[in-house]
Amino acid sequence: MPRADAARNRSLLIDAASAELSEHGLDVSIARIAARAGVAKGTVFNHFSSKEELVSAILCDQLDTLAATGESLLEQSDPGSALLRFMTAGAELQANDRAFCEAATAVSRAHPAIRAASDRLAQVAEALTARARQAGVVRADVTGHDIVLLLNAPTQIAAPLATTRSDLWQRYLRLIFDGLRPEAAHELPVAAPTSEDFTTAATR
Amino acid sequence: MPRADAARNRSLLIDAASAELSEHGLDVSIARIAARAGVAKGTVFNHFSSKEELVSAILCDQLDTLAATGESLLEQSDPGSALLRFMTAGAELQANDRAFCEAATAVSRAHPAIRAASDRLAQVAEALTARARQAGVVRADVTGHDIVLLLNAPTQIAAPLATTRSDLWQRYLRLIFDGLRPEAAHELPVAAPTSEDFTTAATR
DNA sequence: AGCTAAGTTGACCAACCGGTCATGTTGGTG
DNA sequence: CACCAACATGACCGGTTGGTCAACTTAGCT
Repeated sequence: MPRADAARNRSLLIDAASAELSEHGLDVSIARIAARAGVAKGTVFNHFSSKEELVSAILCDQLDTLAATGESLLEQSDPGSALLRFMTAGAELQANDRAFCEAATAVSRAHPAIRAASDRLAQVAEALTARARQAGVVRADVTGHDIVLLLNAPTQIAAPLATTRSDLWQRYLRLIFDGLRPEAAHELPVAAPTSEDFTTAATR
Repeated sequence: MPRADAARNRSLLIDAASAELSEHGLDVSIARIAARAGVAKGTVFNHFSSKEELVSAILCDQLDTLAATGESLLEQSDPGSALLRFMTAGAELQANDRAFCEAATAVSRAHPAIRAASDRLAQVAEALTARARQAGVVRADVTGHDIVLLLNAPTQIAAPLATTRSDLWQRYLRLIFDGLRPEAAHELPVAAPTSEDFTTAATR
């Protein structure tokens, strides 16, 4: 059981790191985060053994939240709109969070907690996709792994204009979603990624 | 007229920087580049007044090459396949070049030479899109600016698995291209970006 | 109240960065 | 061959980073 002030400082740190990361991206300095939390730099390393550990903790939280959102969407009656809402939630998360945006590409999937959260996310994405596929609103050759990879896309596409057109990502989300529909489907030249692809990419 | 060894060193530097940037991304150190070129660090700043200048020079080159590719594709008879080839060329460039990939999002469009190259790229993209739109192979509400923004997408989407599945970007390029077709088109919630959006985003 | 372990602190460290500059070297010209 | 300007060089600078640690403070139990 931690001491009272330690618990409070830890919570302050997580809040500060979360805010600072989302505003300034993955390479904010530890000093900045500590200052925002109102503690000394040493305290940060007292709670998290390294910067990576701190970043992972916050990233993990957000992945879990997204997975939970997806799970609740599984109970919705319309499979197509459920999938669209899931993808919207994923894109929105990144639209408001620079670090999450960069992390999607860069951060090590090697960290075990992140691996776990990613797996949970992959499962719910597959479930949502399967329902939509069965309902005929999504083409047959698209899998849950595709959806996970596509979560980043709208924000990344709109990123160069994010400062002036903050809602532009919605346009590209819908454009991509239209590409998922069966009506315009043409054969894809490369097979969908497998679970093994993800795990071997992680261990490298 | 430069001295003989100066010209040779400059060329060595450009080669080294190009290779190092494409392998390790935008934040390779100048020291690394200099070492690869076999010259001292000071020599780098003798040829380029700052790191930004060096990176811009190389980026500019690649943007120009891509624009030239697009212009030659304007002479092709099939507008749809011309557009697809253009987007393939853009995605391929990034699949082999980490710096170009990051630059698409991050680098200052403030640099005048890059602005010029971007404008040229925007023009050819608009021309290719207009032809494809008119031929009915691309939906009416998609513009050349959309295409420019979408050039990054396939590689970014496939980035997490790039080490194990180096050709995966092709899958997402085709998926996005299917979203551009009229058959599956649903109304888009946000208007396409304008030229002003790009210029105001650049000056900020 | 008093004691101890848990926690906080900020000075400190080594490594690295982009960039500068006095010094030495060398290509090209007459 | 001699000479000078163009160029190469690497030690050096100020700044920043993630991370450490001995000294101090304090929460919480008896």
